[in-house]
Amino acid sequence: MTTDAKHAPTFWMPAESVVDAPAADSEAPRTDSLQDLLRLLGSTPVSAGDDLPDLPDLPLATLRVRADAALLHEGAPSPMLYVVQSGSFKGLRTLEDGYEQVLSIAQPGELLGCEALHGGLRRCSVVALEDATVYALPAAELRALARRSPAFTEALRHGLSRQLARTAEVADILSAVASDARLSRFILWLAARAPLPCGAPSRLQLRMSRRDIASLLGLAHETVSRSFTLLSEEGCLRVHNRDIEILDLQALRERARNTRGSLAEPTAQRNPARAAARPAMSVTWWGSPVSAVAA
Amino acid sequence: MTTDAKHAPTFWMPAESVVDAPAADSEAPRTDSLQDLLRLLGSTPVSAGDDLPDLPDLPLATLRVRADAALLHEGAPSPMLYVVQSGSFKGLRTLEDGYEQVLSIAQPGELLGCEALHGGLRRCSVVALEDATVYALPAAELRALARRSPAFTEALRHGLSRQLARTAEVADILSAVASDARLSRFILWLAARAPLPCGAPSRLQLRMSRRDIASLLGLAHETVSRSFTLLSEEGCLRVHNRDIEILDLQALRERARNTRGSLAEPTAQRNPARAAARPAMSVTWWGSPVSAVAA
DNA sequence: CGCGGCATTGAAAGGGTTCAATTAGAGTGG
DNA sequence: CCACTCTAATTGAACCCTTTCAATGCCGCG
Repeated sequence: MTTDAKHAPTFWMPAESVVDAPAADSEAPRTDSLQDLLRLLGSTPVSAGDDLPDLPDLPLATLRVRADAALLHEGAPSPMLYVVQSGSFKGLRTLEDGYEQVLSIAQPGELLGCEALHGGLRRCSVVALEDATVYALPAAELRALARRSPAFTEALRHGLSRQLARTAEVADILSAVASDARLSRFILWLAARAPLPCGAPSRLQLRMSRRDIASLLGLAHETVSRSFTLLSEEGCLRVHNRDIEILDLQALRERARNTRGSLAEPTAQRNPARAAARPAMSVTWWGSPVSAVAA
Repeated sequence: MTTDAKHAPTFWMPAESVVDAPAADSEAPRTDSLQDLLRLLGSTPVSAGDDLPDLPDLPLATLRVRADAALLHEGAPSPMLYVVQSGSFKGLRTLEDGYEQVLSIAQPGELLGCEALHGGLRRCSVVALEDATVYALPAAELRALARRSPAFTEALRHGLSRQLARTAEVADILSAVASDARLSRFILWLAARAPLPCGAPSRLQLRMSRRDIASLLGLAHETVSRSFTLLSEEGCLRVHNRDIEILDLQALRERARNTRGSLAEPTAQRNPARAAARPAMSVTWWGSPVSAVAA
């Protein structure tokens, strides 16, 4: 996917001089950028050879964000929607006592700052975990784009929907009880959406500190460390600081499956009598069939 | 908002005979249903008197779901998008060992089954916590509607964006460490989006069991019970089974604020040198300004 | 009246947190 | 180039909270 995995050598320059930089480290010159954005947003590859005739020629900005730099600030108004092109981010909230609560991790293809779409304030700050690039879409232009291009509207809807699913996955991870189960789920989750499907599978580079992981998983960072060593001793992974290698995927999945076990039995119907008495659902139709207009 | 808070007296009938039922318990006859849907989706009230001239007269289905009935099934394909009109739902996943992992709570205005928008399978089952009604939007018709009505497209975008924000809030709740802090956040969260802004404020009717709450919060149900009694003894709440009364909002907020405290100090810049050396961000523009087409 | 689910409460055990000390790595400056 | 420093990461030990197991009221329903 993103071929700039090793973009370390490239230099970061002031805005004016970067304009032609992407050509150097990517096979996607400027004309592809909008297509690329749509590809990131929608899983449907816009049918390959499609030229997207309805796509207007609106300006499309790419933003480069340095590691540890903040892209969004909690509580600020939100004029922009961002789509991660490369790199990764963490979403966090800084509490009164100064504790940094990490709430999410964003990777290529994910949407940042969706509050822009309904005019809310940013719910959390977003900080780059490594040098990264994002597409920046001003809310106003976005509306204009959507009005002119059905393909874009569709892609945006796809993107939002997928982002919703991804966001819900965090709850999945946190629902594990044991610390090693949480960590296992987190690793599997990262591995599943890591931007290197080919190359060295089962290899993973964490971009965040133990503290960040701990915060996201709701654990003490010492516990995360201990869980890592536990998973190492079990032969599930090999861990060298932030470099992870998955040795036994099955075992790791097994650990992740660890649940608050067998508390709830099949749980028979609560109100079988009422259930039998009336149907579970019923439908009412509005609209076209009934053309009568009420007073 | 939803004026059918006390819809208990109304009888539930088979589909055919329900067609005219809504007129009985609501001031919104059929012509308002689409407006009502838009109001639920977007926070913008579609500028009050606006007649939405671009809204086509497509069929719009209202579904009535009985308490404990499943609206969606985990793993099933997803042809429909639902918008909660009244009542509430829980989203859950049934694990191999039979444990019911509750992952979300949906209340009026929330979207259910957004997987329909990107063709994914349902990630969790959705069960009504009480008698409820939803708008049902087939994915195909939804696309058609969007293509014909900018207002609808806009509203849908709003709805999705807000749903995204709401989903992220679950992580907020779970990020609390102490059990009573989690419960406090949950109560506050429910109270904030309870469908009775007027009437008896600070009053709250839980529609779910302790077990469900415990599952969502990642606690044992006994712990939830204990936390409830703790909050009672502290004078924060009065608890009678599933009827909650908030006595001391301030104290409750205080409890909710309880965090894994003061571990992280201000955390000075990590690489002040590098930070100074190059700008945090830089922008590249694509599109209209540059009309040259690359080879 | 007894059964089943829900909710509460008690007591013991386990796992995670906390405090504290140590090691390792990266960047700095002599 | 190496010592110095700061931070990240690991490990150890004691405490505490949550879990778990168990028993008891409570209510609706057969």
